[in-house]
Amino acid sequence: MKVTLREIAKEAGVNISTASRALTGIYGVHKATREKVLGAAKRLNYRPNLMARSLVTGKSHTIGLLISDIRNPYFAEIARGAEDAAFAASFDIILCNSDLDPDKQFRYVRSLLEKNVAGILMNSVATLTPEQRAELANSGVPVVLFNPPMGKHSFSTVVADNYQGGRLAGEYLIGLGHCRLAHLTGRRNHSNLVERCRGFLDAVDAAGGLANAVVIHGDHSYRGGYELGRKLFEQHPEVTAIFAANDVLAFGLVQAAAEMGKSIPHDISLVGFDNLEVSGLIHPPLTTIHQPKYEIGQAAVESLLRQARAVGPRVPEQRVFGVRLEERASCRRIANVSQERPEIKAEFPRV
Amino acid sequence: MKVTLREIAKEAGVNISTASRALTGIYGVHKATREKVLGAAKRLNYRPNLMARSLVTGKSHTIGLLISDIRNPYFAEIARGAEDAAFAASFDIILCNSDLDPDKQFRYVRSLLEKNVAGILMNSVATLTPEQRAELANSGVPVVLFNPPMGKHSFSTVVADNYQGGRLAGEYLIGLGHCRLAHLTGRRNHSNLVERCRGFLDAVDAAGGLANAVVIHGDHSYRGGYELGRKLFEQHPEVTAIFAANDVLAFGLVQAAAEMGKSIPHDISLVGFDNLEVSGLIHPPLTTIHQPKYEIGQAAVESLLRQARAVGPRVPEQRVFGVRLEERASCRRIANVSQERPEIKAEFPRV
DNA sequence: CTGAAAGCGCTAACAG
DNA sequence: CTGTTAGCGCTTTCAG
Repeated sequence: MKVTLREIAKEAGVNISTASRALTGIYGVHKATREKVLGAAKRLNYRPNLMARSLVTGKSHTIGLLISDIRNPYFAEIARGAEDAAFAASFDIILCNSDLDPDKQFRYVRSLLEKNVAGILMNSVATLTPEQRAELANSGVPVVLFNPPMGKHSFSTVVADNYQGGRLAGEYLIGLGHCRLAHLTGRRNHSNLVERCRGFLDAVDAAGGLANAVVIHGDHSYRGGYELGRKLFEQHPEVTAIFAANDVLAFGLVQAAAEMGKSIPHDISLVGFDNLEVSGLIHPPLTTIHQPKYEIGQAAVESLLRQARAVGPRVPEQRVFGVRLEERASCRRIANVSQERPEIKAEFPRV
Repeated sequence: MKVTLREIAKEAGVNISTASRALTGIYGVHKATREKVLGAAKRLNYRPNLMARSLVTGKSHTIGLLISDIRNPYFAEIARGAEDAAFAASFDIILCNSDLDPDKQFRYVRSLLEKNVAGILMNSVATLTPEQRAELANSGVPVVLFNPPMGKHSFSTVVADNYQGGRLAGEYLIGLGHCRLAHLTGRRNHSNLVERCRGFLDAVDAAGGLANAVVIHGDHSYRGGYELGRKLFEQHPEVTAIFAANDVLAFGLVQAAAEMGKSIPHDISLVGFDNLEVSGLIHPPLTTIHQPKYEIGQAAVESLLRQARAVGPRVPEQRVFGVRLEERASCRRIANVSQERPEIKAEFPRV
């Protein structure tokens, strides 16, 4: 059933090493010989065994992609970008869904390392213990993160400008005349979200006493958005504008708002983050911070391959992609009745 | 940097084969010896080389997942189900996006075969040439399709009851009083879609002269739905009800309808297929045929593994999952003005 | 340009 | 229960 190189060599009447050279296209084999080998290979329907090749060369031509959940369109976009870049370089992608579960995540890391992957693309390294992180760092394979760990580290990162995105969202909402803001976000160890929060809060601070904001932490998922929404509407009825840490969370929030009779954008203005394809399709079309997800995935494997191919000590790369506010219909300008407030500046920065 | 089994054996003061047995947990090694080996392994931070192991055992513990595009939430769900089942069995998944491009698809198949995967999960085999199909069938690895090829074949398939879904959609729309129906669908070689169409048309036929339907083929994507929608509204203004072959196509249609001033459900009733998570979030919430995507992915790898483990000749499995109509707000009952028509039967089948 | 030979790191008989 | 010995299928020096 499976034909080996040795058989090809025999069939072609040459030595196995010659057959190898002919097939792998290495310089140093006579034209006629090569054709004989190629012919034999075709005739016998030869298919090289990549495991054997990898064993000797030490390169697997495989990349690990370890994310929370591929069902989140955000990750699906990243995965596609990564896969396309990998395909272009003849690398395969092993897909791993961790749900950010510490055990699962580390089990995957080990397994990928044992499979000798060329490198690992990871959502985040925050749930790993310091020892595990060290083990990963010392494993010798390049790691690219979509979520930079706080503090110093030796991993590469490819991210959107989260701080700027948060800031944009805050400034936009305040520019629309909102004073009572809320930010609904995920866990505190999620650095991308932390940055978004920081940017948002800086925007609020920059408005002086004119605006203030409450931030509530929960799960940055559809379900989490729903729960955070219900909580918010109950505990903070005064809020008129919300910045959701990501779009799926915003979707959940939309659901909660509908159930509690809050109209978006009439009662509540809402800004999301990610700009998923469906974000323009929901009701109302969601105003959100756009980040280039596909490009991030792509850039991540490019960075990974660059490092994998590099000789000498590995030098981590940091790359940041710009963001922009995609204005749709989930926000409205409000008259400012509750407080004194200067004119809303028309030239308010939007990009 | 990398420590091998041989070194562990030396460190533990035993033979390499004993070390191997101790580590792989095979029966036949003294407790004390095993602990010595385990200790040495831990101390030296040993990580087995799975490529080497695979080379000798012939099993890679890897499954290929070859789909159109992971960005389609339908496939993301399937992928997640597949990945979870694979993880439970300690298998990894290699993700491949083909865009249904014949070349890409076959390149992937070859590459997966060369990587010695335990089996391949494929969206469809329709774009392969008969020779390629034969090659795949003879490769010796089990293949599970999410899209059964027409005619006889030796592949396993795991699918939803597409015919029944189409039928349900048709009956529902007709039961609501619609007479001028349309079905917007994808390419003719996509068997799932063909079945949906057949079911739908059978429902229309079953209504006798009371209803008729036009079917338009295009691309079964968001963009395709948009284009099909514009075409339909122009060429067939009489249509009051549409069955879209899948939800993302329906989303595109919603977009087209909005642009052309058609209100859903007021002017147009719309039924989709898939029941994506976002389908309930768009405006209006989409009535659609639900199919268990996650379970399909899961069942596919289970079937795959069953076959991979089986001894003797491979026997393909066929599995069909039930569907149901998820009623939301994209359809409305209409008064039947244009034709004579009996009372709508209240007991009309909905499941 | 081609052949011979030595492994990559591991498992699997087969003895002992 | 443990050691010896062959390889899995391929690449890669090193001679010739």
